[in-house]
Amino acid sequence: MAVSEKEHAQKNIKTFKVIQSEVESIKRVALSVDCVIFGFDENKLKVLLIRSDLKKFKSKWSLLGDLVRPEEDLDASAYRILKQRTGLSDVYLEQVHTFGEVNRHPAGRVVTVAYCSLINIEHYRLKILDHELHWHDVENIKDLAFDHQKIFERCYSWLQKRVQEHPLGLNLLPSKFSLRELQNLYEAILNIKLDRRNFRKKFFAMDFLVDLEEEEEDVPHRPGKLYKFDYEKYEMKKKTWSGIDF
Amino acid sequence: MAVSEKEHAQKNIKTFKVIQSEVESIKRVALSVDCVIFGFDENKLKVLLIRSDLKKFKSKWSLLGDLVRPEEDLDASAYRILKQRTGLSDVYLEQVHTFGEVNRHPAGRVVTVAYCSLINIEHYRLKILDHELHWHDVENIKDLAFDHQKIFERCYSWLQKRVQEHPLGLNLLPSKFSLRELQNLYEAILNIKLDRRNFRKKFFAMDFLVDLEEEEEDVPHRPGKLYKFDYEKYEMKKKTWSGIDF
DNA sequence: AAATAATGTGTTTATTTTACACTAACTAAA
DNA sequence: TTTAGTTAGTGTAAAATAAACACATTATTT
Repeated sequence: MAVSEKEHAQKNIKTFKVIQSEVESIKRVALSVDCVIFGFDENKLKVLLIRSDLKKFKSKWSLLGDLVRPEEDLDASAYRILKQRTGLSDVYLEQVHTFGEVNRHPAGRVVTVAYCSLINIEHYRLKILDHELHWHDVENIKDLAFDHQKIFERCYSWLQKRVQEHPLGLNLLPSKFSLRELQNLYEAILNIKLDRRNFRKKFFAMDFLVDLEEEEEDVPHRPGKLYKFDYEKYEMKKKTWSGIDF
Repeated sequence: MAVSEKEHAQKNIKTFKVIQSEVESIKRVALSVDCVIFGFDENKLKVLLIRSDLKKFKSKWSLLGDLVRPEEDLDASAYRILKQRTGLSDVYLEQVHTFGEVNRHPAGRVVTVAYCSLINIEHYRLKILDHELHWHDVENIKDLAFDHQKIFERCYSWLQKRVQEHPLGLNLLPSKFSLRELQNLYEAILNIKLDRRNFRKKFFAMDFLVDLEEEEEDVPHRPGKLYKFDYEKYEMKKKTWSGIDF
């Protein structure tokens, strides 16, 4: 029994080496991460773009991206990019899709993994601002560098769908918010108008909003109550999913 | 004006070379595709697994995968794997997620893109069968090689959700099917029981089923009517959105 | 004090979802 | 050929959810 185990172990080591050399010898591809970073300001949904540092490609705007390092987890790569560019940690980040067409990048084979991030634009403002970075209205995004237009559109569609199933949109708001702000957010993301009373009813019925017994300040009209989102309660109640509907 | 354009073009060429050399010099990663291939047989949802050819890693079962070739689009890679392993073309295939942890593969840094595929198990049977391949009940999938358990679970969850929003499940059935078969399929995928009358009502109300005026044959009971799915009509009517719900 | 602007609240109606039971058509076995 | 077994096919009532809709309140600005 012990002998057999030892043999087995040795065999595994041998096999391991074989596989390792296979992996060493094969051709590899450059792998990058591109982040589609959304913000919300003045009731508009924004996306953070950078002007290519070397004024490559007619100075088009592009997404924030970088190559994945050899010793870096893929997700870690995305967090690093965000941290480097915005100074923010602890942001909402989720992988959306990988783009791997041979000719998608003019400089050679680069496969890129798109991540979607949602940040509170106020937090961002507190950090040092790279002047090549700029918030753009999502409505006016066009003609981005490389295939970034396609990547952006995919992430935007993803967001529109996702935001109806999970409360990730709240990452775009301050932790204290009024119902009007919340509704404005949804209207901006989904690009539709919603009935105010039904919207409130719906959110209150979900029972994830905590009344903070505070009110808005410095608004030129009757101030609204402030709420926060109860993520713990949400995690408990999270719905499993049922109902065929297409 | 003409001069300026020429200058611009030359600048672009120069820039291109700079970028190209950047890409040439950077470290790359091995990139693979793993396919989670679902089938439906005897009212059970199945997944196609392969026993590792070299009996690596204690002969665990694993997903069907291969390295992406340098001159091959990512999606093309997934189609190739399917074609090679099952002999099938024109199958349903969709990218689900990319797994890129540094240590996910014992042989070194291999980032893998997971694809989900749905095939008609009858079509598959007509092709040459590799004896290392086997259909497993999804209920009993455990202890797969590498991180394939995780990849499988993610794809299965993805399927359960996706199948409620889009009619991709039909790829698992023959083109002519009875309503009972359709319901069995949904019950198997979602692992729930559905009310027969409500299920029928729902599907008829969608109005995507075409009555073929044919009946099942060789069934040991009253035969059901056969239908096909009207994909064209579906494409026309496809719904955009419904409502916030989490 | 009057005008402006947004908050906060309930009811009615329409739509969608759920729960539930019997007859008809066919097969297989007695 | 009769009977038992199995699944197909069908409708309605109750419950839950979503949609439409108006007015009084509270604050600010002029």
